[in-house]
Amino acid sequence: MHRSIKGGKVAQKVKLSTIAESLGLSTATISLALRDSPLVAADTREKIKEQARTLGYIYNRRAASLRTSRSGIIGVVVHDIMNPFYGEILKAIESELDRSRHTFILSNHYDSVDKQRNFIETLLQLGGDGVIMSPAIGTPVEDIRLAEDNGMPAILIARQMEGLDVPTYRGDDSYGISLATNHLIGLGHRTIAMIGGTDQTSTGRDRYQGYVNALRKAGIEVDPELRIPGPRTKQGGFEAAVHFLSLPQKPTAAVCWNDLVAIGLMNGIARAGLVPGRDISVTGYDDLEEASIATPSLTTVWNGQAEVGRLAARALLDKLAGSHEPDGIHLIKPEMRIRQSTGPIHIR
Amino acid sequence: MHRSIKGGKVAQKVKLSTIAESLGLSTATISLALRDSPLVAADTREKIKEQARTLGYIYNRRAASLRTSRSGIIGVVVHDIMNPFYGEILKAIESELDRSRHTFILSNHYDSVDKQRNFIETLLQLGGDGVIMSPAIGTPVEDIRLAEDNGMPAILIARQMEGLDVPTYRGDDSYGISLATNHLIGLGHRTIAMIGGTDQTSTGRDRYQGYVNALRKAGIEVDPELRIPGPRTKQGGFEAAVHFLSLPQKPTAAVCWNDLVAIGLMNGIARAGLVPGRDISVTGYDDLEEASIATPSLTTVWNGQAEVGRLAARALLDKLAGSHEPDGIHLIKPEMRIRQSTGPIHIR
DNA sequence: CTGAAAGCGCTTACAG
DNA sequence: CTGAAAGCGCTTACAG
Repeated sequence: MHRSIKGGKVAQKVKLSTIAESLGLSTATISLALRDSPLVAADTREKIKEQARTLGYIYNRRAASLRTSRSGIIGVVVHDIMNPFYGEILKAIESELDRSRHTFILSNHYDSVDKQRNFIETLLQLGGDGVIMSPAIGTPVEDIRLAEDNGMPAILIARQMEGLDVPTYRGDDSYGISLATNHLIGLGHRTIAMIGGTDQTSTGRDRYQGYVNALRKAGIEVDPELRIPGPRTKQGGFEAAVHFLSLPQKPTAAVCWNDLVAIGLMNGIARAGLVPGRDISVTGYDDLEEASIATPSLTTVWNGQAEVGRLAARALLDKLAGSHEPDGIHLIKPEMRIRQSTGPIHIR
Repeated sequence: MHRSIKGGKVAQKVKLSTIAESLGLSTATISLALRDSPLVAADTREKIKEQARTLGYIYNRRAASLRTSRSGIIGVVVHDIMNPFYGEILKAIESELDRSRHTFILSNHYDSVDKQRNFIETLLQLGGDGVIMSPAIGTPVEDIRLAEDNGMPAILIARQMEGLDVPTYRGDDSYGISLATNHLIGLGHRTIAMIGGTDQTSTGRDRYQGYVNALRKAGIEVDPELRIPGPRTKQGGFEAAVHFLSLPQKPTAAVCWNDLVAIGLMNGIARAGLVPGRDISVTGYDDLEEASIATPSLTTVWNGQAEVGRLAARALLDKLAGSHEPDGIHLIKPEMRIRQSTGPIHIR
């Protein structure tokens, strides 16, 4: 096809046969040479590559992929790539896939099962080799099966799903949140609120359970009123401050769903004239890059985002290479990071 | 091809001919029916769609695209998708492309020209229909031409390039930063530092110019020592606080490169025991969602990220639809957002 | 070491 | 309203 380009230039589509004709060779030889096959003599290969470069040849992956049924495309779908928690996971996936020359296609599902299914279907249409996903709330098992049954293996991150033996990489949420809760108990806090998260995800249930377990173990009664579910963002944490500060139980500390909620909550607390870290102790979760530069710097739980991303990408690549990765859940062990946002109990 | 799937199930590849044979029709009819062609009788069409569903047919876009030379793929490449400034642009692009059933492929270039060229080449190999990009520092004109000459139109966002008449959408940086600078001058500030940014981008040069112009207009001498170039992130702003606070000129205010730098700087100032918004006035740039919940809430300049994204996506879609979009630079007019991080001059 | 030919799964004139 | 046939640009046995 000829296309007239602005400026009067005409781009002529260069394909294997263009190179073949210009060199008096067959397309088979060109194809092999460009992919560094040892079947082609070294000097022929060099001549071919040189010619491809001068002609401005562009490899047509659609045509190749139609033939080989491999596309080199890997899909990644998470709740929201703008959330730095996922951002840090994605960065790790990106650097792992980069060195294997895969192209990765990213999408947000915003916890819409429809949007997620749509993405899976698009990926299948493009011949995607595999998909890494943090499943949307309410994802039916069939949606994952759709991918797997069509030869596109799936790896789960951050959230798990029941009734499915797909490799899953995530932090040990129950254990992690108990670290934060125990840290506060150790500082003398007894009235500890839990801010954010939802029972609709495995992560949400696990974290609440970890909080409850830690309190019980310390002999502290669990007061459901001290739980403020919902917030998952800075904005959410900021808005929850009003509710938190008006609780009649007067909590002296807050275990937050994640760092974003914690930072938002601290901003809200400061706006009300109290000093986070002194008047109210606050813990985060994830240890985002931002946690250490917040004011006050945030005591939080390292959740291994980079590990999750790296391992998930590795697992997928291994699977595509034919090795049989163990299915099931792989837990990353969280670690406590103690900073300035928590301190000894301080009666208001 | 038959693939044996875990669990003993065997997935049979369903294609147009599978449906055609099962219904005693030709593939041409199936193809037309699935794309809602009026050439196919309504009841035949319904029967075909029904059958496609029950057989679990998956449309092979690679094959279709090979034939039509349209892929429905649009590439987007920016410095860093984890930066909320780009995140807000991407969100707008996403929602604009979504409703036109395009797939978009995202990538970071981290200001590496090589990584960016790599992405453009991959996109060409996949038959991308177009690309929206915020060009990496040092992008040669040929890299954009490579895309255009191969029939893949490019739209630039946030940064512009010389010697190229490609549609470009960005904020009016020089004007915007002068708004912030004038605001501080109006509050009585005379020693105003500028923190962050780089002369290597058009944006960086424009913003510095806007700052210089505003000072000159007010008859204030421009002191190059008051410029601390470099920082573009929260971390960067946080670290710059030390340098800023030790300037012998003792600036009473800081015009920051963006909201991230401003928030980081405020954290650093607070860490040093000073109160941002009272002891030191700080302005941001972009008006990220976060600006209004920072402590103190951030005085900043609305930079129209959502507008930039929406317009760029629209321009590309229009171009793909054949309409001739005007090339050249389209400036979004910034607006001042006054909050709590700035106030009357306060002598330290 | 190189070439001729089939085929991946679609769409699109063209016939009827 | 439906079908037969060519062709998009590759790769892969198979021959030589």
